[in-house]
Amino acid sequence: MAPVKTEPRKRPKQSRSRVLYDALIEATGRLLASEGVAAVTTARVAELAGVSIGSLYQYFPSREALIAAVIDAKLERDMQELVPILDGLRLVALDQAVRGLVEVAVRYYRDETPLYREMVAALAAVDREAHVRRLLEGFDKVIVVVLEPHRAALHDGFERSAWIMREMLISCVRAAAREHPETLADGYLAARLEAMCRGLLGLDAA
Amino acid sequence: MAPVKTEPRKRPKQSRSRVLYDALIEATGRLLASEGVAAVTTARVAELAGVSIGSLYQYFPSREALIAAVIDAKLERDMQELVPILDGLRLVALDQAVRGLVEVAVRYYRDETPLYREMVAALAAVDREAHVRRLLEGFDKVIVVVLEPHRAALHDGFERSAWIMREMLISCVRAAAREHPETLADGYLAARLEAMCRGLLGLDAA
Amino acid sequence: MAPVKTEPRKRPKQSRSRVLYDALIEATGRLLASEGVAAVTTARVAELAGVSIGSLYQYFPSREALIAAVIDAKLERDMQELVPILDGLRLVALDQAVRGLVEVAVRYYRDETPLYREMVAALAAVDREAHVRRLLEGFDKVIVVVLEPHRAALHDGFERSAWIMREMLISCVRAAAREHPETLADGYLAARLEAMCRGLLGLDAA
Amino acid sequence: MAPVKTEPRKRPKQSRSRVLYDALIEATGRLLASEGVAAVTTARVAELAGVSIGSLYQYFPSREALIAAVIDAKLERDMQELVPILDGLRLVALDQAVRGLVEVAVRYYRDETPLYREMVAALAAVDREAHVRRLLEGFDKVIVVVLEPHRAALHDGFERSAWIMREMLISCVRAAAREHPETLADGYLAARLEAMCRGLLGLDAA
DNA sequence: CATGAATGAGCTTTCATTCAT
DNA sequence: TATGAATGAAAGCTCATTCAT
Repeated sequence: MAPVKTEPRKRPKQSRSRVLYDALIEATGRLLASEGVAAVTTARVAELAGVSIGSLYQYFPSREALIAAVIDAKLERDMQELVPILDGLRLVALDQAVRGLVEVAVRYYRDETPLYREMVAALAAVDREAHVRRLLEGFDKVIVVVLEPHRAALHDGFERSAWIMREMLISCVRAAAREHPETLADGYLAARLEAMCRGLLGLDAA
Repeated sequence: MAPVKTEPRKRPKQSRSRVLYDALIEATGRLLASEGVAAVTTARVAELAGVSIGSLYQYFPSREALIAAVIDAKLERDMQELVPILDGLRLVALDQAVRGLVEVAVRYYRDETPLYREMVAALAAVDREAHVRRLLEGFDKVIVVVLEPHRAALHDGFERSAWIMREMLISCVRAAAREHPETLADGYLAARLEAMCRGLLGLDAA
Repeated sequence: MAPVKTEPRKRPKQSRSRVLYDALIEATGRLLASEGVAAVTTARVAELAGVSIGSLYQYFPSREALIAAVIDAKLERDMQELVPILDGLRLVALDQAVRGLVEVAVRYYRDETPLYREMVAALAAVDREAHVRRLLEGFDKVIVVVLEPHRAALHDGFERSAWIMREMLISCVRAAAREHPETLADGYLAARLEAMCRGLLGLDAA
Repeated sequence: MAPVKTEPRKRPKQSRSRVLYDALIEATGRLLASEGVAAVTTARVAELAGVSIGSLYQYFPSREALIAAVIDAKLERDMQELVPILDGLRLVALDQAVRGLVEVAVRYYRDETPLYREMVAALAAVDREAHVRRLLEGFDKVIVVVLEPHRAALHDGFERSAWIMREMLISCVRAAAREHPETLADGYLAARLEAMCRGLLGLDAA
């Protein structure tokens, strides 16, 4: 993987520029979600954003930077939304905490599947794997923090299972959105995920 | 994504043709696994296979068809390997059956990660989603078949959970290979996966 | 080569404008000498000069005009330096006059090679050949003027040889700077050039 | 100057390919001579050669390689023509040898000026300086070889002057072609060049 | 006047695909 | 049938130039 410049050229804070910048990110995200990484060409992005290619390159030094920016923006926004919700779960009982984690996963990933899938696909083309890994580990830490208060009730070293829980939740919700969307709405998926979490953590069936 | 012909032109069963055909598929697979979808150019495939581009196009109507064929071949081979193993699990006790399913997943996906990842990335470019879905449903059916004999011990409609189990197993093993490879070897992952399966199926902790 | 406007928009003689104008010319010259014609982009020139592109275009109607102005400025400055020196040579003996011309050439072109080379390269892109020709003819005239007092000792029509002398001196000094720089310092080149001049003028070996 | 691939991709020895290859080189040379380095764009070269860009890149890995190939081809051809002529000069008297060198220079460079000028300009863009330097040193050696038989009549270390002679001859003939073409035909230039050579070598006026 | 964001023509290069040999 | 030379659409990116602020 050749080293490609992925740092945005400027972080415009003012009016008109900001609009342009956002339009480019949004256009890229739209293309990414609807037609996949391959469809993200500089020309199409610029066109969809109603911007000239020249302007695109004023803000992003490369196609890769554009994609990277979309991913970063998305993940940042996600974290901002998720963190407070997850923080709230630290105060509740264990059963509720587990159910809460499952619910967040279901509610949250339900609609974002296409963009997320393409983002993951894009990660190979962009040099963002490390970055995303760090973010996933962020999720893991959140899980640990939520379960921490109940350490006594959990098997030793339950922290080692956090990544499994994260991966299981995310991938199952994605698969559900793809293959069995009805289970997202009717509670079936949530119930099964909860049961799996309990199993993972060594808790009795609810 | 424009509709692209993905059907091989011929399925040569004989002699020299068959050798060429196989060489092309193998070359494509190698490139896919080692350098990613983008590296799969018709020229490189042909060269690596020791075949002229002209000949390549005699067997595959497009680059897409080539990739599709690799995926198909891989999945077909997988099924041929897996089916007998899974069939054997129909004869054992429930606990053993669950453990067996987990072990198969761990053992099987452990080493295939790079090719699988690229195959998934390639799916976007190729119109193979439906096809793959069918194959995944094949996995699901196998799971059902393995658990069928123990229907009495399982909750009603346990069949509805098969896809969850399949998705969980595959994605967690992949994630392990990527992020925590040591857990593949030391049995930790297998133990946790088994616990999750039991949770999913509503069984007591082992 | 399309006809490009190369005339500066204004020749500001006053205050702040003059500073900007000069800064632009100097920046261009620096880039030209250090990184070659291709590196002379309007953006880099403006940046190096600490001026906005907009302002650059206030003074120069095109990139070409900028380069042309550098060449003109350089040649003009050269002439201003050289003329008095050469004028002084009118008063000395023939042998000394010839040696003086050689010394001027050696001393003068020794250090300017990179800028000169790039200027020559730039001439193709700019429509300055005629202009430069006029300047070279200026050199020729100076040579004639220096030798004039010794007309009696020189062959008839020695004026016809002036351009040859100028060309020989300049190109040999340039080549020396490029290929054999040590001969510039140790006097070897000067001695040989002098001998060639004497040969050219029909004088005996010194 | 970034390192650019300049090696031709294939050296086609057969019929059709060879035609293409030559057409590309010739087209490049034409553009180089008539409109300068900047005019040598892959698109124009391909068009002028009546070839698709794709084919161009089948033979040359980059624009630079194309230019490099032109330079190499030109110089190679020159050497093939010149070497036998210069070799013949080894057998004649000193006076004749000097005159012969001058005549070769005059005759030879008379018509090639535009291409040569652009080639020199192109050298900056292509990483061929070293290569050309070697060729120029080839000229120098030829001069030494021609004068060698008369070593007794020449000042010690006349070899050190070879590059001066070469540079002087080439540049003066070029300047003549540019500025005073009539002197190429009427013998005036040749006479002056000969006188300069004699001066350089420390010989009496002829 | 000064600024620099915006423009878009145009450049180099790649690669899937065709088709004459 | 097999070959691989030839094709050209399309991609990423630069940079001279304009013009609203």
